Amino acid sequence: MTEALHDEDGSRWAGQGAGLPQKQQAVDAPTISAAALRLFAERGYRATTMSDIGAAIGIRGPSLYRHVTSKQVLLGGIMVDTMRALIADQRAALDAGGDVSLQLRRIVEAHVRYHAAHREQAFVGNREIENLEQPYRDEVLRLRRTYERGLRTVIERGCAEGDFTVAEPRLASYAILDMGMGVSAWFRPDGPHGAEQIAYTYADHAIRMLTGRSSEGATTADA
Amino acid sequence: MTEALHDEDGSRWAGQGAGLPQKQQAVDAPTISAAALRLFAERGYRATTMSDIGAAIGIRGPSLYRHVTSKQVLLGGIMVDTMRALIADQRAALDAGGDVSLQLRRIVEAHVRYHAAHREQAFVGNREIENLEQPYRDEVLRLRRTYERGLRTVIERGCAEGDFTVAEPRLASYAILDMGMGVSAWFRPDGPHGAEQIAYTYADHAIRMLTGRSSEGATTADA
DNA sequence: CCTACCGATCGGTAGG
DNA sequence: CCTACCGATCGGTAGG
Repeated sequence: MTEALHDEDGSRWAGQGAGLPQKQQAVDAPTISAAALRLFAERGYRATTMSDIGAAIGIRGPSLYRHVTSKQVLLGGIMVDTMRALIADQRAALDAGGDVSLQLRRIVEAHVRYHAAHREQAFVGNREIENLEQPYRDEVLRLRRTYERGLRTVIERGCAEGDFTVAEPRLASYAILDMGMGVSAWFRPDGPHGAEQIAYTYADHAIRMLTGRSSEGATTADA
Repeated sequence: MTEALHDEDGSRWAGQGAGLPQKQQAVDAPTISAAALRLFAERGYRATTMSDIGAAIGIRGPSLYRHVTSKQVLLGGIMVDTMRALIADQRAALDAGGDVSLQLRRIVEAHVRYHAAHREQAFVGNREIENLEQPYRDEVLRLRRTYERGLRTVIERGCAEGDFTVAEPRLASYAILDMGMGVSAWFRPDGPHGAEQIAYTYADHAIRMLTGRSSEGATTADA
């Protein structure tokens, strides 16, 4: 316990002190990132200290720097990984084939499923953009544009083929993406609705939004 | 310039120093709150310092305490005012009468219009909840529940009267509120779409979502 | 409304 | 992986 040990890069340190680790788990970069994600989601990036992250895995704040470069790199990794996962899921939905209506359903289901099943990633990814520094920030914004374009392209194709009837595909894509992103803010694993049910229902919402008869009710626009 | 003056509560101070005010505007609580709102929206609550807010209106950070109690009270006031304005707009939409479909359209238009026309308020209101302390936090959460219930009640009435056909009114209300809230994140006054156009289009989206024939396309749910 | 300053916090480094 | 600590930041107060 107090004997000198070799750490990963061969230097020596004097021991582990008397503090009891909170949880006996492997301390590596993915473990740290997972703890950081949970804390960033719960209390926000700026309100989370390196000491908090360390405590969550049973070590002191400074010891984290053995495994990770900085707090900012932790955030950047989380956000870039999140966008890559979303894009991969979207691509898989597109590659599954089917007509444009089925493709749209699969894209929306994948989108909503991710925001429910990985609500912390999605929530942090949506809220902490202004705390993200370069080069992560531009990279994440670029990936977000790619992701939006994927959905919009399907909507536009559906309009061209006569299946969809929206005047502004971009506004429709924003509406669909935003309603799905909202799921990450209120979804609870132990809540009354399961992720699959929500994904299915939201895909219904999207299909209806894109296929309804145009200007349905009376108009207003007075106030 | 260097002569002693009386300030608002009768005490004396020695002068204004040599700093040039950035803008010659009245310094009062509403002016400070407006500057704080702009900065909170741009860089976030925690990233905004009292010195930043002061500089935006040409005074030093400590001088703000002549007019406001604390940074937290600034945030609380902004967020409570925002929710009250949203609820007032929703109530006005309901009081305008009409059938359930028209009421729904008015509610959604008011919701989206606010999130475009007052995008900074709405954006801050949605992002800084975890930075809000008591009693503001509970008050804002209470107002949000009231607001959601207002929309959901109309959806439920529409279902009872046969105009709407959603299985889960709560999920539909979340979807509609979240897509409108998203507007506050991407709307730009000089962008290609005006606030009124977006409000009208989103009300169309909502009406379609609520009135489409049920389960339209093929189903998926494999992945 | 200002300057000076207190007290607390925090990311990251030194050195073992 | 630890303790000790640096340097910087920041909300708020003192006192004029």
